[in-house]
Amino acid sequence: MRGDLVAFFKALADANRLKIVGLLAQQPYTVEQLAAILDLRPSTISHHLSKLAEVGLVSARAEGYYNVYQLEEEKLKETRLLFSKEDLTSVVGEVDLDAYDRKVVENYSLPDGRLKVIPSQRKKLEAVLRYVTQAFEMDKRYSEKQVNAILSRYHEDTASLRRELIGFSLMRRTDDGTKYWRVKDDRSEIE
Amino acid sequence: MRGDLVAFFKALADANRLKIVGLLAQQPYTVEQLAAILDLRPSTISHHLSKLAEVGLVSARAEGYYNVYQLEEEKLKETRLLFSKEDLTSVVGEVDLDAYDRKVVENYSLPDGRLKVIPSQRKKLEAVLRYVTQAFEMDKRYSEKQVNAILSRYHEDTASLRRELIGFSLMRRTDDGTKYWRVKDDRSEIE
DNA sequence: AAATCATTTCGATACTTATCGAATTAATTC
DNA sequence: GAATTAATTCGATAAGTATCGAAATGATTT
Repeated sequence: MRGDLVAFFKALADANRLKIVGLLAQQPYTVEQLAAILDLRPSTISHHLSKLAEVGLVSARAEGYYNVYQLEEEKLKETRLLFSKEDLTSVVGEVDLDAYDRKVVENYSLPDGRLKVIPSQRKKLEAVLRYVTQAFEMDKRYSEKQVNAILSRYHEDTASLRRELIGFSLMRRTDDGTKYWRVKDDRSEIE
Repeated sequence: MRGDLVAFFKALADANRLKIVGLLAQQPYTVEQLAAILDLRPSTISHHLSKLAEVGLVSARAEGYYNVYQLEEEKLKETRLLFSKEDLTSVVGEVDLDAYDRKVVENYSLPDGRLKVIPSQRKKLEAVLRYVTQAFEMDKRYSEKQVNAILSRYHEDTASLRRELIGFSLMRRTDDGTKYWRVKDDRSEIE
């Protein structure tokens, strides 16, 4: 049901199909009647109705050799519940959330994996820092010397890297500045 | 606002645009970030975002030379209220509801306005009867003789016409069968 | 001022789709 | 059974649009 969301919107993304839905909201109609009302050929109406039927918005009951189409109000009710933030989140599907960071890091890295330079632009810097952070284990304490040792694998200016990591809240340190640890990444706002 | 309904659905009728909406439901993103995540060129993302912005689903705030796009939750809430039967009715707009009846009547009428024959098919008969009914005034009582006089302008078999009019509840009569009157039509629309 | 960067706009292309008419199918009427 | 009728399916065409790369725009940094 979530998979057909695109199809559902596609079905409603046409002026004539919307009109059909509007008409069927008032009373059932046959193909011919709709064709006359909307001034289109029956084959065209049939095409539209099949698209609407595919997503369950209308259904047909045979009556003689007429096909009487009617609106599926159930489906309408469902639809109304469809626009919560959570539901929207689920439409994203399998998508590479880290693609941007990876691209930036790639751009700023030398073949040996070291950084050419520490980015000055905020967005780029952030991406690189998120990458560097991964070199630290999650629930472990590091001395400043240990932190520098790890950071030096990426760039000689370990002091800047260390400062930025703290500044962007990717790492934290004790008030006396003797111990550092990695902060869990909730992948929250970039700002 | 009702006029852009089609545009609204068109905006959501694309897999990648839906994904963008889903992503923005979690956090704001720049064009480049979305491009990396969805593996599309920035120009394509820009195109999609402009379509979404046109219908008010997203908005951009300038930040440096970045354009940070965010979801407009207001619009989402509006949308949820959009699927009642009454609202759907309003999307129909100006449309010729009588077109079908007129077409049928035309088909069954002689040049002088009389009926060639009384249709045997139910749908056709109904259309013709609705047409004939218009010859009667709304809040007036007719004797059987008067009814026959009027019906004879359409077809010699006034008895059949009269019976069908009653059968389809387009006219009604007193129990003793002396007085007839026209029943108001629920889908009465006149141009 | 010059160079860099993210975004938008523009032109071209490939893919999708709304619409029609003709042919087909299925049901009804004579 | 033959003829009529409504609906669907099919093939063709025209209109629409998603996508890209190149050029233009606007903002920022050096």
